[in-house]
Amino acid sequence: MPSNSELAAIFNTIADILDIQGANVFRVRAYRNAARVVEQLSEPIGELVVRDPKALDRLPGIGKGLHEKIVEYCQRGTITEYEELKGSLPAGLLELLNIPSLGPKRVKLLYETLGITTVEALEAAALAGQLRGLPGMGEKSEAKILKSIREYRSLHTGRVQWAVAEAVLTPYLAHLRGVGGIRELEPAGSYRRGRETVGDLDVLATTRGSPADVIAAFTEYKEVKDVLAQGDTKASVVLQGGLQVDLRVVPPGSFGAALQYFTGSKEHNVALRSRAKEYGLKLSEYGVFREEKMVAGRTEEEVYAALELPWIPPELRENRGEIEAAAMRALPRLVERGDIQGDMHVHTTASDGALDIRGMVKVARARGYRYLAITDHSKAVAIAHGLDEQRLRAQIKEIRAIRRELIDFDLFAGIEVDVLRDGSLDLSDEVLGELDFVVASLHFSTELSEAEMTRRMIAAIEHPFVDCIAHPTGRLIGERLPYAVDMNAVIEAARAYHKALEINASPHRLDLNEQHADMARRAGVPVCINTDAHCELELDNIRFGLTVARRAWCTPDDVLNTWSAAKIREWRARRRR
DNA sequence: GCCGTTTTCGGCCCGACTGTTTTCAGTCG
Repeated sequence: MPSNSELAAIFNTIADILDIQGANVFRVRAYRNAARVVEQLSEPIGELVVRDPKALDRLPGIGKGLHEKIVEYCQRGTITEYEELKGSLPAGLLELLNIPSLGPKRVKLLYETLGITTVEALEAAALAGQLRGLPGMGEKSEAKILKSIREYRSLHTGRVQWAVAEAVLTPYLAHLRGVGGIRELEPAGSYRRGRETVGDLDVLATTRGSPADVIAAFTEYKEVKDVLAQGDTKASVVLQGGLQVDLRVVPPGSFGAALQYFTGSKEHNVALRSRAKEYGLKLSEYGVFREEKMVAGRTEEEVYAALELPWIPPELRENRGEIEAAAMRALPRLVERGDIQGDMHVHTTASDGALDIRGMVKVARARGYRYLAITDHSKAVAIAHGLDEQRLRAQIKEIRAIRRELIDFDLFAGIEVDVLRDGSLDLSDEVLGELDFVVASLHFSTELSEAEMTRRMIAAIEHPFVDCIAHPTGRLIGERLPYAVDMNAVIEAARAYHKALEINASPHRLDLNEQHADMARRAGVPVCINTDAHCELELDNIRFGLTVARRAWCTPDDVLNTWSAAKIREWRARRRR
C-alpha cells in the first residue's frame, strides 16, 4: 500500500544520500521540497495518481522527473533510483546524520578519511582523539560530537511516539475486525493510557467463534516480521519497523477485567487491588471475586463499580490521586475534542504553510471550529519566508477583510513572533499592538545557559503584547532534548502576567509535556492546545494535544481554546487594563 | 530537480551561530 509518509521518507532519504555525495544543493532541495509537498497532501498519493494524473503536475515543485518517480512508487512500491542510491553507501552512514552537529559534509569527511560508518566507530575515533586533526575540526568539535552521541543515545530508548504506534495499529485492528465472530477488540497498555511514547502494544479481543481464528489472522498479517509466540489464546509478534504487539483472546465474561488489568498502569492496579482487599474482594485479570464467586468482569464499569468507584478514564490511571478522587466522586470532567472551539497557532502560504487564509478557514470550519488565529512566522525565520512589518500589515488588512465576510466564525490576526537572543521580539511593538493574538517562539540561540534561556522566555512573557508562549521547551520526542530552561520560573511568570502556555499538539513535540501542563493547570495558567498546522491534515493533530491535557487533568475551563472567541478577546483586554 | 511575459539556461527563500580560521565552511532552522 503506497503511503504519503513512506514516499516522503523515501524522498528525504534520497536527499540525504545526494547531500553526502555532494550533489547540487538545489537538486537536494527539490527532493526535500517534494517530501514536504507529499506529506502535506490531503489525499493518499495512490488515489490521487489514479483519479487525476494531471493533478501531480499542478503540485508546486513537482516536475517531470519527480512525477515519474511518484508514479513508479505508486506502481512498484519503491523507486529504482532510491534502491541504487541506497546501495551506493554503507548501511549505517545515514544514521550519523541524526547526530546533532553532524551534517552531510562532515559525515562524508568522516567516511572518506577515517572510514567511519557507525555511531560506535565515531565514538571510538572521538575518544581516541582522531577527529581533531581533520580539516575544520578541533578539540571543541570532538568534544561536542561526543556530547551529541550521548544525547542521541539518551533519546533512542526503543519506545516510539504515540502517533507512530497509532499509525501502525489502526490498519492492524481493521484487519483483525474482519475476522468472523470477533466481538470486542481494544488496545490496552500505555497506548490506551495515552502515554507520549509506547514501548510495545497490547491488544485484547473476544470472539463468538474460535480464538484460533483470531490468533491466526493476527500472526498472518502482512506486516508481521517475526512470530515470537503463538498459543491458544495469546500470541506475540514483531512488525516491520520493530514494534512488538501482543494479542490476548479472553472469555467475554472477563473482557472488562482483562482490559482494566492490561491497561494499567502497574501503580494504578496495585492501588486498586489493595482497595479490593479492603472490600473483602480479589481483583485479577479474570474478574472481581468474593471468595470463589465472580462478582464483576464483563465490563470495566462493572469492575470499578464493584469497588464502589465510577469508571476512571485511562489517561488518569497512574495512581496520581485518581482513585481517591474517584472515591470522593470528584474526578475532573476532562477536556474532550468537542470542547475545542478553535486553533490559535496555524500557518499559511504567507510563510511555510500549504493553504492560504481562506483555505485554512475552510478546513477549520469543516472541523466544527468557531474561530482561528492565523499565526505565520516572523522575519527572523527567513527560511520559512517569515513576515516583516510591511508584509504583516498587509496580512492583517487581508484578515480583517475576510473576517467581515464570515458569519459565525471569528478570525484572529496573529503572528508567531521570534524571541531573539536578548529576549526582545523581532517585530516592532507598533505592529504587534495591531494584532489580535501573539504567539511567541524561540527558534534560534537555543543552546544558551539555563539562566539565559529562562530570562529570555520570561522577557517574552512580560512583553505586553505577547499572549502565549509556543512549544515552550523546544523538545522533539526522540530527536532533541528540551532547552535548558527553568519551567517553574516560566510558569510562575505566566501566572503573574496572565499569559497562556501552549500545548503544541504536533506528535513530534507534545510541548508542554504532561508534567508541565499539570504544573501550569495547578498554577491557574491557561493552556492553549494548538496544532501549529502547516496543512489541512495537521489540524487533526489536535487529538494528540488533547491527550496531553487530559493526562494533566485539564478540564475545559483550563484550556484557552475551549473558550468562546469573545471570552478570549475579553481575557486579553482585561489584562491590558 | 524545478521553473520561466527576463523561458530551455541559469537562477533557485537566508541569517545566525560556532569553531575554525584570518575570511570561511559547516550546521541549523
